[in-house]
Amino acid sequence: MATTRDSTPPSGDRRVRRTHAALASALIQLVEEQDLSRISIADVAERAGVSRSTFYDHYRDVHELAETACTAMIDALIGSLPAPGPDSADPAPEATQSLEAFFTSLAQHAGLYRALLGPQGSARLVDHIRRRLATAVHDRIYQAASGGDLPERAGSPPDTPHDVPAVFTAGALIGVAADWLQRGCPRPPAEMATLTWPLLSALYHVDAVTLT
Amino acid sequence: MATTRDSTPPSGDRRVRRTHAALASALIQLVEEQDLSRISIADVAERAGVSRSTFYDHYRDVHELAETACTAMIDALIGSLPAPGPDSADPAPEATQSLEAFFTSLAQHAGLYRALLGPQGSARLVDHIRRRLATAVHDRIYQAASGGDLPERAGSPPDTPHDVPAVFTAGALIGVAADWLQRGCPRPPAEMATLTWPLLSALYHVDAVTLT
DNA sequence: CAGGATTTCCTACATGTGTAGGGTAACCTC
DNA sequence: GAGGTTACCCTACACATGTAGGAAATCCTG
Repeated sequence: MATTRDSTPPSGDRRVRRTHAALASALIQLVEEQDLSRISIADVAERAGVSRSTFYDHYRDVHELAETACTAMIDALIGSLPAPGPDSADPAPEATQSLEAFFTSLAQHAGLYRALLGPQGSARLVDHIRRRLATAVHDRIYQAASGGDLPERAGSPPDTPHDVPAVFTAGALIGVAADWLQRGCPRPPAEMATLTWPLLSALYHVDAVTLT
Repeated sequence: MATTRDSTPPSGDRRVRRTHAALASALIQLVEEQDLSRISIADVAERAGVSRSTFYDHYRDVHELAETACTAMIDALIGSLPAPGPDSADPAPEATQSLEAFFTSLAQHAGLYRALLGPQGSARLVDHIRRRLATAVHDRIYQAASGGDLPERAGSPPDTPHDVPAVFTAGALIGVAADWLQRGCPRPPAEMATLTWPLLSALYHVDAVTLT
C-alpha cells in the first residue's frame, strides 16, 4: 500500500511523475470530450494506463486530480489578466488587449473550461480558482497602490488574506467566464473584452481610492 | 412506475406535495449538519420517511433536489439586495442597510449556505443561483435606467439575456458571499456591507452610464 | 550492482448509484 | 362511493466508489 500524499509536483520518484502526468493528461482529454460529472475514476485510470487503486494512491477523487492537473493552465490564464493602470487611463488599449487574450485563451479550450466551470463542473475547482484569482487580484491592487515591484509570490499561497474587493473581483470574472462559456461563446473575445473592461476598471478604481 | 417530472411546485396531487416537502425539509436539515457531498440519496430518503425509489421518481440526484428546495430562500435573499439608486447617492444609507440585511440572512443559515456554495457544494446550484441573481440584477439596472416600474417577472425565467454587467455583478456577489461564509463569517454583516457597497455601487454606476 | 524502500497492481468487500418492473394503496374525478 | 389514474414502495441488478491487504515490479541509495 502506498501512503504518499505529496503536494510537491516535482516528485523525486520517476514512477510518480509518470503516473501524475498520465492521469492529468487522461483527465484533460476526457474533460474535453464529456462533462466532468460523467467521468468515472475507472475511466481516467484506464485512459492513463494505470490501475484504479493507483489512482487512489495519489488522489482522493476526480476533483482533486482536476485541481492539480489544471493549476498550470489556470495560472497562465490568470497571468494574462490586465493589472490596474496608473489611475485614469480611460481608453486603456493595453488592458483591453490583455482581456481579449484572456477570453481567447478561454475559448481555445472552451470544452474543457465549460466542463469544469459549468453546472456539471466541480465546486472544488471553482473554489480553488477563485482563491488563486483573488490573491492575484489582491497582489496587483497592492502593487499598483504602492507603485513599485513586489516580491514574486511563490507557487501555492496557503494563506489567502480576507480581501473583500479581491474576492469580489475574482467572483465577477469567474461569473462572466462561466456564463460566456456556457452559452457557447456567442460574442467574439474582443467584444467581451470591451464589455468587461469598464467594469473591471471601475473595481480597480474603487480599490485604489479605498486603499489610500 | 411513476414517470412524473413536473416543474410546477403547486402540484395537484396531495401525495406529491407531501413528498416534495418532506424531501426538501430533510435535505435542508442534513445540509445544515454536514457537507453536501457526504449526503447520500438514501440518507435524504430515510430522513424524509420516503423510499429511495420514490426519490428517483421526482429528482435525478441530490443537486436537483437542492435546486428546487432552496429556490425560495435564494429568491428571498436576492430580493433583499439593494437596487441602483438615482445616480449619485453617495452615502446611500438605505443601500448599505439592505446589504447588511443580506449578509445577516446569509449568516443566519451559514451552515446551509456554506455547504451549498463552498468547495464541497454543488456547481449546479451555484450556476442556478448565478442565473437568478443575474436576471434580478439585469432587471434592476434596466428598471433604474428607464426610471419606472417594470412588469413583475414571474417565478422562473427560462430565458436569461446575455447581459455581461449583470453576470459580472452576480458572480462578484456570489464570490464575496462564498468566501465570507467559508471563513466562518469573521467580520460582522455591517462591515461586510460597508466594504461591499462601494464596489457594487461602482458597477451599478458603470451600467447606468453604458446603458444610455 | 545489491539493498531496502516505494510504487504499482491485484483481489476482495461493503456501500452508494441509477434503472427497471410490478404490486399496492392513495388520490382525483365523476 | 365507484372509477380509473397515479404515486409510492419493494425487489433486483449492473455499475461505481472507497478502502484494505499483500504480491510483484520499479526505483533511489550507497
